[in-house]
Amino acid sequence: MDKPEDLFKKITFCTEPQFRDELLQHGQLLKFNKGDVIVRDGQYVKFLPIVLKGAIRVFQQKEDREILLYYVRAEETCTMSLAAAYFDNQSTSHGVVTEPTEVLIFPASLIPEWQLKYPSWNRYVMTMFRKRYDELINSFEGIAFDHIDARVLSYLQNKSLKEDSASVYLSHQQLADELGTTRVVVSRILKEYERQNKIKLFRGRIELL
Amino acid sequence: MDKPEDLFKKITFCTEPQFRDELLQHGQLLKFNKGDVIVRDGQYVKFLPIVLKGAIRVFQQKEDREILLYYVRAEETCTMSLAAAYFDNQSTSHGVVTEPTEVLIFPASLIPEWQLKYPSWNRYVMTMFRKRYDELINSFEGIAFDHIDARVLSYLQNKSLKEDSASVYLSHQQLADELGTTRVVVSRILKEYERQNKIKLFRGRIELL
DNA sequence: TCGCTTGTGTATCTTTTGATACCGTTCTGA
DNA sequence: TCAGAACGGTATCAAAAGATACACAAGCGA
Repeated sequence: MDKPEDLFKKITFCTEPQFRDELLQHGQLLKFNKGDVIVRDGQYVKFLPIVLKGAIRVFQQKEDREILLYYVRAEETCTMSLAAAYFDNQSTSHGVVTEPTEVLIFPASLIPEWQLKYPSWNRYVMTMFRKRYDELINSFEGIAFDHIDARVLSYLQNKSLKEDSASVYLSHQQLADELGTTRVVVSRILKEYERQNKIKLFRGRIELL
Repeated sequence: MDKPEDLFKKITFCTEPQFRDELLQHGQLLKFNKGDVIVRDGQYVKFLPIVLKGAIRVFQQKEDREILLYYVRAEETCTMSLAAAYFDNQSTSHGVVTEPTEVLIFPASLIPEWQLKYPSWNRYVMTMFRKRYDELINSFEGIAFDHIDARVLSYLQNKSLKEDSASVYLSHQQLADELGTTRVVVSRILKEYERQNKIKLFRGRIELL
């Protein structure tokens, strides 16, 4: 791996010098393109990824429905993989890259060691577990208490905010998948919001006003 | 604390002798009754509980609704408290005892140390995080894909199975709270199941057939 | 350019669920 | 033993959301 100084601009959580050495020594840099599958349901997880750039969509699939668990973004790891790797279990979810993505992977066998050796790794793991759990509670709340129209709007606002763009590039179908509903419902709601002058609709793009 | 040999019949996960010593040294045994509040939203978590007997109901409260996160049962800990304690954050949930309960508590400040010292503690923490996350995914699935009638029935079947009893002692209101719906809806569904001869209803008790 | 795929708009119908109201029964404590 | 609380049954109404069907437009590859 070249340019370690660059790597540690992207992975800021590991502070111990020895930990950094180990990351450089055992880590391997991989690049993926949109649509690449990183983990599959049923697969054993022998390497744990930390995302440097891009995003991995992690979800479970039951029959024809899917549950979106989270996106793994820069400097984050996949807690499902982490847990599966730690216990040498098969993965119960899928991980699919949604945009050009760089990932640092390292052997799962190091996890238990690092837990004991590096406080910063420890803290990182706790942070990630906490974050994922909170995210899931949030989705849970949304689905339990909010009506879909509100969820559609706040999804769009969130995404627009994160991407720092007034336009969100998604088809109604993709939006429906994210929210666990159907295309027709989404189209209906979006049209209503357009009537209320809250958004403007284009093919494959939604502009927030 | 008296009778350490009894304690380690109940807490089997800690295997290192030194860890056991520390638990005995720093741990404190507390007893609670039904209705006692162990943690409250907004409170700092200075002690982490491990349940020896009984159950703690952990939930979040938003306006008039509540979200049931999980029950902490024998040999389990509360991951919400664990994370809050680790980061010295305020709790974002409530923990209420639902039956006579014994709890071993120890200072939150020990958690980061134990992470580094004891592999068995490490494993325990990972196990708990994993378990809670899976539980939440399950509830999520239920609420997202199953109709309430199915959720009512499977809740009853689960509970009956766990308690190894054909009868479940719950009022319709309690059942509604567990499932995040209203009493009327639960009554309606239960009556229908009774008509189908799947259950039999009594005051404060539901018998599975 | 033609035909196919993808994306979108919309109407109709049905089911599920929640809200509200009212009533009777059972239990419990003063 | 009496009043009030907790529990449970049920009817009526309305809202939310899914299912289905069809039409049309835009994009795309052969």
